[in-house]
Amino acid sequence: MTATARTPGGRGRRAARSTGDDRQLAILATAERLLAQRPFGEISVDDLARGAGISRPTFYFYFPSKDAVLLTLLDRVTEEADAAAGDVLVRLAEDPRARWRELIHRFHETFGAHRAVVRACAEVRGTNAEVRRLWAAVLERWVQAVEAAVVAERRRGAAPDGLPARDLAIALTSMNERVWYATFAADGPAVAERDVVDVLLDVWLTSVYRGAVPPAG
Amino acid sequence: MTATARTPGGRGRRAARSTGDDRQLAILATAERLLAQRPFGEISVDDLARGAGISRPTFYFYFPSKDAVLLTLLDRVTEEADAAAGDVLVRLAEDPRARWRELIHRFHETFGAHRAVVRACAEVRGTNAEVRRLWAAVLERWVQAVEAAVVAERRRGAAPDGLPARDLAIALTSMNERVWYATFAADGPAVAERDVVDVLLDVWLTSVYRGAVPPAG
DNA sequence: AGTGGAATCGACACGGTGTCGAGGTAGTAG
DNA sequence: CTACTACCTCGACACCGTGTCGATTCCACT
Repeated sequence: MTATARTPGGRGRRAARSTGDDRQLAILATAERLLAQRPFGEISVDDLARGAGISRPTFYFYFPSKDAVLLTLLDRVTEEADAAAGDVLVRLAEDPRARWRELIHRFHETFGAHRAVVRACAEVRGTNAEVRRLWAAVLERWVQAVEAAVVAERRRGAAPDGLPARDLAIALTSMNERVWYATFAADGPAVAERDVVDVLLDVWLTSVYRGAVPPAG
Repeated sequence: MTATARTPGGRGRRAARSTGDDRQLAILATAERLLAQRPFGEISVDDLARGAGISRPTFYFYFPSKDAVLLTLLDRVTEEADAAAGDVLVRLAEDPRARWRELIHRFHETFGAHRAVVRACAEVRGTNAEVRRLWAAVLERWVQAVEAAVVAERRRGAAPDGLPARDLAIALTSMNERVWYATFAADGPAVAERDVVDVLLDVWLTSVYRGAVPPAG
């Protein structure tokens, strides 16, 4: 198991040792570079291949399709986001306002740093079931974490009862997703990038604590 | 000007009088029918043409592209939604809670009735600039209406100050869009269709009135 | 009967995807 | 220093969907 199964979900094809890895990486790098310049749909397999210094058929030795490249990129970003979120939510009681803000802020940073990838994923989510599934899984994880945090805040008496915690978590998570997308992709009415964290935070706090100031534990 | 310029944005090509209109309508009907069965990307111009009883080249006599058909469909839906929303927001002071609910409820009904079209638009919004533009314009109109309503509620002392009204309007509108999409298209974590109006309403009310009960004027 | 524009479609060119099979190339074992 | 093997590479091909062109038919109104 020295150099096998390098890619997360087995998205790539390599299971071997040496120079081929460079090419795999080169394809990924080319993809992220081109994605910063033009939409995913306007990038062909040929562009990716040439960018990595190989021919189009050779591309298929490394990835089964153009979409698979994007999927690998998405894997990376979501992993990074999960890591960035860390355990903020279990330390909520320390200082609720600061912790919620930290959570939102960290996601903001991560997605902002990879906006090209996020944008591309939104672009193909409609077309590609694989991307849709992966993205849905990420959201589901986040929703569950938020739901648990809301339940905990209610249990310790910091937040009053109200909507079912899961529904609230879904609504707030969905809001963030859409608002970030509008901001990063400049698609539709958008909040200024500078303000977006605080705007989101305000809606989160008012709807979780219902006007009450969240008390520290 | 008896039968000229029938389509809203000049999406279709017809500018003539008789039988061709049937075909135009047939194409639209075929599109909406097929959209209920499979995603937009899996419907070819040929499918649309055959469904309307014409050949593929003839399709191009009526519409410049597949996307133009969808755009026409979207035009219809947004017109319907605007009509359904009507003047609820200017009558907010009568009974704020009931009026906000009415607004959300009516959009819910309209989009729910045309979920296939909404879904398809989300699918191509990433690819098609025209759809993106039209959808953004619709959102912008809604955002402005909500912003004005929030300002009015604050001015009459019903709602306390807080976030800039426009930012709040954007956040709430975005939330609705994404939550509805998840519910209607079963894409990602979703609120049950039965509950969604009340869940959204709750977040709207708490973040606009900040815990206070909205008083009637 | 004849003219003009509406409506129709066969045939074509194009561009992108994915596959196949025929190579090269580099280590390793005899 | 061969020859085997698994990795790696690409030219050529088949396929599919889009959009266009030019020829043709149909019909209403001279």
